[in-house]
Amino acid sequence: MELDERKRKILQAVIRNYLETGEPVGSRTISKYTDLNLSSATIRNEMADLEELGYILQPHTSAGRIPSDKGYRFYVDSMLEDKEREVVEMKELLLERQDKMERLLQQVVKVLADNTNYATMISAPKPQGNKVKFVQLSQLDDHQILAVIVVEGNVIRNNILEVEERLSEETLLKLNILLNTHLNGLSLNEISLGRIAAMKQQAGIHSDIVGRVIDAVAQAIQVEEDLQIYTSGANNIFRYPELADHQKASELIGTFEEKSGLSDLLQEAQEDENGRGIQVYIGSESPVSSMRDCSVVTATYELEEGMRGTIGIVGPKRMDYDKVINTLKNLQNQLDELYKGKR
Amino acid sequence: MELDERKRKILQAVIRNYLETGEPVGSRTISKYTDLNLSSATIRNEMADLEELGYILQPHTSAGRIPSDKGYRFYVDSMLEDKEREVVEMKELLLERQDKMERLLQQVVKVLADNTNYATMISAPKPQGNKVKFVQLSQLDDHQILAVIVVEGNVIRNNILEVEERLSEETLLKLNILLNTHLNGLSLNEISLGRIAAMKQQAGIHSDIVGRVIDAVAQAIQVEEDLQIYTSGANNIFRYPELADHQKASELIGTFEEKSGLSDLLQEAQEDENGRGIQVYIGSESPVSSMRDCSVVTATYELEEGMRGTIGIVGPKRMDYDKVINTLKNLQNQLDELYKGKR
DNA sequence: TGTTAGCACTCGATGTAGGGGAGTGCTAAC
DNA sequence: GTTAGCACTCCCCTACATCGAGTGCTAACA
Repeated sequence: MELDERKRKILQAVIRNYLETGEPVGSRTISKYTDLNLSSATIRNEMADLEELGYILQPHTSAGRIPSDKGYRFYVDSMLEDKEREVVEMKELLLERQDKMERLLQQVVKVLADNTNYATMISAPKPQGNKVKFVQLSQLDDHQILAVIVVEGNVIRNNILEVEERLSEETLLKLNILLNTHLNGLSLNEISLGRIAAMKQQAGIHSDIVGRVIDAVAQAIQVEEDLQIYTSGANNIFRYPELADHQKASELIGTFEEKSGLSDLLQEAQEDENGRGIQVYIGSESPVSSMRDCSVVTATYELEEGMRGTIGIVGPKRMDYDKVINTLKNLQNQLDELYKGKR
Repeated sequence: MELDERKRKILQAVIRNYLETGEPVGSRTISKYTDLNLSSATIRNEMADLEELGYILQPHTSAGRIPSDKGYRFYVDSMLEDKEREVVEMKELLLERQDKMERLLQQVVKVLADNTNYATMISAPKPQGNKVKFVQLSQLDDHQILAVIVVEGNVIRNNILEVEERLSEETLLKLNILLNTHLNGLSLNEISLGRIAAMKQQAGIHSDIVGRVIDAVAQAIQVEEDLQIYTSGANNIFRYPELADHQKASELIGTFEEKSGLSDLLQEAQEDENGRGIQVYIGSESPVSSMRDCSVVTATYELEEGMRGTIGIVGPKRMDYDKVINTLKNLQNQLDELYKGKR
């Protein structure tokens, strides 16, 4: 059964009211607040229908109604449709330009958390290519060689290798040329055992060093796999009583500190991404079990060519979806500007 | 007034009992538990004295006694004296060797949190010298130069510089020699403006690149100033009701997420360090206000020559000081082994 | 047929009273 | 100096009554 106009209005009114107050809303409240001019009794009948349809539910017999996950879903979907046409116009978030990526991301989540009063997270932009761009060995001191590995997207990894004795300048030069000619432009899958064997052969007595460099290269590419996550405002969850009891709070805080769960969530959001760049997970829709009483809104952003990351906002199911989505769109724009301004 | 032997025994018994149970302890309990063979009435008299002296206090008139900060301080101090002579013998913590420092530290706090059920943190080892060890420029592509800067203690920083056009091999070589001969072994204070001017002059038309590299060097040394902090088990605070109410929990979690407060605390602990390498801050002794209901135990460790960091454990004032201190000493030993095994 | 007023009912929240118990301080006797 | 005894205090738990918001149902109304 489809919702008729009146039911939709009532449902929206229930949800809006609940978003504001966090308390179950009764028929009398709706009767007064909406411009429907219906008595509370009529509203009650409609609400009984809406409950049967699964959009709202009663915490206990003689209480008002609160939205179910299905109800929230309806609300968010209809709101997103409106948003499509709407021009986002909001006060700017105060982002200062930062030279260090790390600082920038840390700042983004901080600003976002302060502005929304929810918990926020961001995954560092990740290059999709992951090809080796440049390798360089340098003698650090008598027993250490520094291996610098640059991956496409200018992700840089350093490794220090212990060696028995100092290598001569020319040996180092030869090894550098050898490594670069063989490895540049290759992705992890393209570095075959055959190629490695060939390189080792050419390296002669220094084949063990080549082996260790290749290990380092493999690690450099792979380490990037587990995304870096920055978070802020995890303690905002205490603002919302429905999330703040010990059990739930502990799980949530754990998830935020552990970060691996967040990583999965953000990655999935990025894959689910449906073009408009905004995703909403309500309650159990989220893959992270500790967030079953939360809603998560995510946005994908792009910083440099092909370097994509995801921002996430975690709050109670009764979060201010409107504001959150606007803020995220705004942020997407700003990060975009930042990218354009860079080149 | 000094505490006589009997008062000391009673005070210790009160504290031990309270550490175990978390409940105020009454005179009857002490009378039964200790080997003093005193009636509860006698104990009561002594406890009244102890309260007057400020070592214990009553939550309310007809309740047992709990230790005051002063009482805890007495307990910890006398325990530390005993520890001096005692050989630490504990089950090993399961630390696997890690090549990445970051992973190692993350693992340390995780293991520590799992073993103690308290919140843990660690500051990355920080070199005190901060001298430039090695600088290298490499051409990345037509418009980018990679500057690798290695600071003493093998802290590595990478910076990418944008340039107008590709430099020739020999120019690059010349610049590298120039930079290294002038900068190696110098600390931030020793890099004078005069020296910079001399270098720029020698660099000729590439003086701007030299300038930017020097900026990068300065940043590399300075960025290390704000220590890196890793934490784990912040949600353990929910295990202790006296820390778990919304207000306190929120502040504590915020401190753990923000990290700057922790940084100050660990830094101070490192400076306060009195030779035995263990520091205990009880309640308001800690410089961090959100920890006024906590105790913090810290230990300084040394990984490589002169690279020192600090580990911290945060729990309720009634934490198991004995176990925590033992665990930390144990960890210190293991990290020491790790260091020795490395060379 | 849809809407509304009226009413009995439900159930959580809040307040109050009372018993139980752990613990104390004081006094008097040993 | 130590101890037994005792009155007293105060928290905690339970039971019980009350209150009020909100419901579902029914009957009357337009």
